[in-house]
Amino acid sequence: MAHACLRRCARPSNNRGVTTADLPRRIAHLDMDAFFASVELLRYPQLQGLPVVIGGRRHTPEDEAQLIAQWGGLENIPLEAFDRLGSYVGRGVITTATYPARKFGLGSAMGMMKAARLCPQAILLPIDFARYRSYSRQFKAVIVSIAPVMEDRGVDEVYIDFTHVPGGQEQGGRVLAARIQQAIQSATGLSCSVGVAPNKLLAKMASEFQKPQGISVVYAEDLQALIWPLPCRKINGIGPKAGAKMQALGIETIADLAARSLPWLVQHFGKSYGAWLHAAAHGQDERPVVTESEPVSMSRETTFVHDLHAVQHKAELGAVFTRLCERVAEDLQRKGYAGRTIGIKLRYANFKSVTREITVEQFTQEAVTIRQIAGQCLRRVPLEQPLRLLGVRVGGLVVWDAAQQQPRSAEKVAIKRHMQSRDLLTLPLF
DNA sequence: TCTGGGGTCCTAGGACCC
DNA sequence: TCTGGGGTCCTAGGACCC
Repeated sequence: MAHACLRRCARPSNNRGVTTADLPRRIAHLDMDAFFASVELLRYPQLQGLPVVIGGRRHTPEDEAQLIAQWGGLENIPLEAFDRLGSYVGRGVITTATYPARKFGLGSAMGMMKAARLCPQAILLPIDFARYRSYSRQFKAVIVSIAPVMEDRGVDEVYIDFTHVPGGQEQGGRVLAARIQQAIQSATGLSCSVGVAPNKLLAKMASEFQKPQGISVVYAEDLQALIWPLPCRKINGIGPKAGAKMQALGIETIADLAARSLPWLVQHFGKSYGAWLHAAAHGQDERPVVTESEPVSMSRETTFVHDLHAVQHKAELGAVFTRLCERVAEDLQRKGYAGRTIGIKLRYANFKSVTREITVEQFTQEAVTIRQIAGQCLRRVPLEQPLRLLGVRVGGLVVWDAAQQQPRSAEKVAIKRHMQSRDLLTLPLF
């Protein structure tokens, strides 16, 4: 049954037969609840129910070994022994806050110094990306084993196409959502929230309706009652700038946005963004759930503990720069990519950023080459002001065959064709 | 309230070609 | 010599997301 259904779906969309392929589209958005902090709570059960934030510098394995030796296990560390947000000095932002911490107004991306003023007693834990990535792989494996069409949206979020999954239509997707939620809970001990709707746009909003551990189901008919009253900023794709502009134009809610005509929106927000806003406000979104994609660029960047000056701190800056190039090269090699657009980013003490990039003929994944071209970029940028951040980026990526020193077949063909057409065209010049 | 690190996509102008 | 329209690539900046 399911097989027959999939085959019918594979037909071109203009072939509209009366088949099971006409099932209503049900798309889920699943969002882990306070992901990083929740992973840490599995290790420190004594922090359950307390305000906890993740941020600051990483523990070294030696630090952790010492803690375990001192207390006979992480779970035995007494509350008095934990770092408190109020005693934190330095820069940076909070990555995640537990729900008790959110009651104090703390949240992701908030500056640590501000958070420390709001809730000095909050416990501060260092970040451990490797651990979160491992949990991320686990919960995604659970999802794929139940519903195979999943789109990765980062470490703690996915979209899932429920449409053709057995049971995916029951109660609009609520039954399947609950099953996935429970499977993740029993496999990892972590909770998540799910929204199910006719498309990604609405599913994303729905997953936020009841956090934590919520399931929210939205149908097309619910648009006016459930979506329109929300502030525009709840739409994924309307950020701080567009939100402020809307406010200045007297648009507060999604209903306000939906009340504006398409030409009006295009006039104020441009052809592409205006048209998208119009569709979004009416709950329209045809984007498919994309299960695979290739990276476009890879980068590494770092914010210095103290601002650095190009002249006074030349040696230090040079060492950091080289290290960033090496790290990008490691990433490229480990993942099997090479690129030919090398760029740098730097941010001055006043937070203004500039970028420079150079596209070269040869693809590379070598630190020395990257360092050399990135160095040329750096020379084209003013360096009078002190710097707070330096970054290195490699773009224009292809899947790289390290043994053959060339892109793998599909890319190779495309590039060859391109080069040939160029050669032929330039031939008469010689 | 002084703002991390990793990404994607869009815009816009200029170069260069047909 | 001037005019034009379309297409692709490159570069810089910026908005946005997790």
